[in-house]
Amino acid sequence: MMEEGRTPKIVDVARLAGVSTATVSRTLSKPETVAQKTRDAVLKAAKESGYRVNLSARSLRSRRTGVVGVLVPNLGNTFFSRILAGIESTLARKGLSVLMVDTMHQTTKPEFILDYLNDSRVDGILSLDGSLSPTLLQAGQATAGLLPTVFVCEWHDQGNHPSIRVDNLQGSALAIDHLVALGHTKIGLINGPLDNVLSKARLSGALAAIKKANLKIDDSWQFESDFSLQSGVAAADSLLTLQDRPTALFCANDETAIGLISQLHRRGFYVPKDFSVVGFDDIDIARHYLPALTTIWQPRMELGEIGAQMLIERLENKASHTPQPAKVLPVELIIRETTAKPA
Amino acid sequence: MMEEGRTPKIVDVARLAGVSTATVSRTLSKPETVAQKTRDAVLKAAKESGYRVNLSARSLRSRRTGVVGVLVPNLGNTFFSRILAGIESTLARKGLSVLMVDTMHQTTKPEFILDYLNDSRVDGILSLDGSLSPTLLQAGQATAGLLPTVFVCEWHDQGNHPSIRVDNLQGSALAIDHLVALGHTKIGLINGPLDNVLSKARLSGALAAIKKANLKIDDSWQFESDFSLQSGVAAADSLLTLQDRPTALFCANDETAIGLISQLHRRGFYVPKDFSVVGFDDIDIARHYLPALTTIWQPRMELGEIGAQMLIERLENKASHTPQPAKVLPVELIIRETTAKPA
DNA sequence: CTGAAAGCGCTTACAG
DNA sequence: CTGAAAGCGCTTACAG
Repeated sequence: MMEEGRTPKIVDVARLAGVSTATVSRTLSKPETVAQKTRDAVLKAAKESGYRVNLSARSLRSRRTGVVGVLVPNLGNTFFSRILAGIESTLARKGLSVLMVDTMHQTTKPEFILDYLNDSRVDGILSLDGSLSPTLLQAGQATAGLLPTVFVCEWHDQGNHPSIRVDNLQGSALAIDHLVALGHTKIGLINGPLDNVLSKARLSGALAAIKKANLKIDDSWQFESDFSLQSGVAAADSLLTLQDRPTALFCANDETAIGLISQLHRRGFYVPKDFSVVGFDDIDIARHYLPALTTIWQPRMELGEIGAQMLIERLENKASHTPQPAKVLPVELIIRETTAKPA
Repeated sequence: MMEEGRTPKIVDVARLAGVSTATVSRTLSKPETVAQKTRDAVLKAAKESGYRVNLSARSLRSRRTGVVGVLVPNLGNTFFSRILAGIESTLARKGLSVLMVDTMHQTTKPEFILDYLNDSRVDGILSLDGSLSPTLLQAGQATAGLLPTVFVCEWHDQGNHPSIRVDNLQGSALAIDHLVALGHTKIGLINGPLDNVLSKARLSGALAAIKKANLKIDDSWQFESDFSLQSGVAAADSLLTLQDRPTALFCANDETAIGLISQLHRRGFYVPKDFSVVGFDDIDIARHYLPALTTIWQPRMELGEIGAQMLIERLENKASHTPQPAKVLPVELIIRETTAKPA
């Protein structure tokens, strides 16, 4: 047995098992390179002594942390949680763990996040935040190398980082086509922040679909939001200011849509009677809202799983720099109760 | 300048600044122990060379990781996000960072989580999951020491871990008293999982308040949930099965309440006309739900901040084992639209 | 206030 | 299949 209060280290296990520290190390990391008998003895000794590897020592020596940084714009948005589940389970299967960084919090500054990750904390990055790419690239040139990065959901136009995302243009088209099919001719948009790639893609998809339907969209029918409930509320107030109002609204995401519907209701306007509303994401609560939200569903679990898989491949083939193409997954329109024919 | 592709290390900075590695190290960790002039030279050299500390090396040598493990039962529940913000900002001020562990995912097994954290990954733990305490304690005895742990929101009855939480009994009392004041005499409960400390506290608080009001609660008026939207839906179906129904329901949390209301509505029963409903937590969407949810508000940011502060104190005073008492914060009843007089 | 030197606990070519 | 030995990049008493 160990003395009281002393954490066993690899040399203690080695002594107990009657082998060298090298053999203990191999048994733990590459068991297949060790004879069955030796392996059993080592594992027994490790268990008996309550040995736990010191990851700092391992990382220092092996130059690998076994950790992937996951950059999330807003942990408060439930949209991300299933993506994270997909990421986590896929990485766990390879013995990798997740360092979650909320890019909103974490002292907020991109440089801070970058410095933080560059302190040899992670082997690679999964970013759900497209705005961080330029900074990452810059750092990659300033220091020795660039952390392998894969974008999930969001992406960045510059640079050639691999990414997995959804067909946002298709999503917008499905939403607009649905409203058009219902007979709406005056369709407004609650856009996301205009510096966000998702917002831009969804906006241009929507404008294209509106044009294709031979409809016009008045400039005053477009409102800016920041994906939050509160900005949906603000959009409702702006909307009601108008004399000539659209009869249907396509929103940047579900939270905006819910804020919008809620405020319209408080101001005496009802959905879908007075306005039809379509969201985007299909967050868990969408189907439980009253009225239940018509929205665009994304394969969230899959986005996370595939993103993680792409990063794993990059980490394992450091040599081959074959740029992985951007993968694009289809979305689905989920028709519920917030859309109807115009009054 | 460095050669291409080589990460600068402390010895490079030392050479560039014309000092020893010890001085560089001190400048970075304890600047006040270094002469102004030296400090400036070192910082300049560090900046010029693009030096980034290798945290594995630092941790290995200093036996501190600078990381706090935060155990969250369910990242998908928005209730946690503001608590996490409070935790993160408080820890960041002390140069500590957060390793977030979703105790639902992360291969789910408590032993796995424990082993994971014990691999010298963290200096201490903030647990929002009360169920993990026994396991942590056990491990503390098996290995050299116990990771300093503070419980936030949830806690564990055994053991004497410091904790910061809300007065759940008071919350229940406020909810029940409100329903009683409205004239309800038949009050039902959608309880959380009965092995959860929060559920137990809220349940016993509710039962006490019902008793104090000289009311009876029929056994059939109690339903079990798991804090999820879906379990609220199931509770609604069970409720409607009854001949003799309560006229008001107090729910374990807001998600359950929303699931309940949504399903009642689909079955043709309206809130608050047919049933009054009170939630718990005041998640962001509560005020935007239709009808807006009457619920119990918790000081979430504060819970996170104080919890982090308590852990910081434990980490800084390793010697003094003065057990910090459990701190309890008050809650507030937020009356919105889901409660009314019985029909 | 600063430097020389030891050592944190591992992994990994290398040799056998 | 296994072991001896070097070394990853830091920090920290210790001495001056």
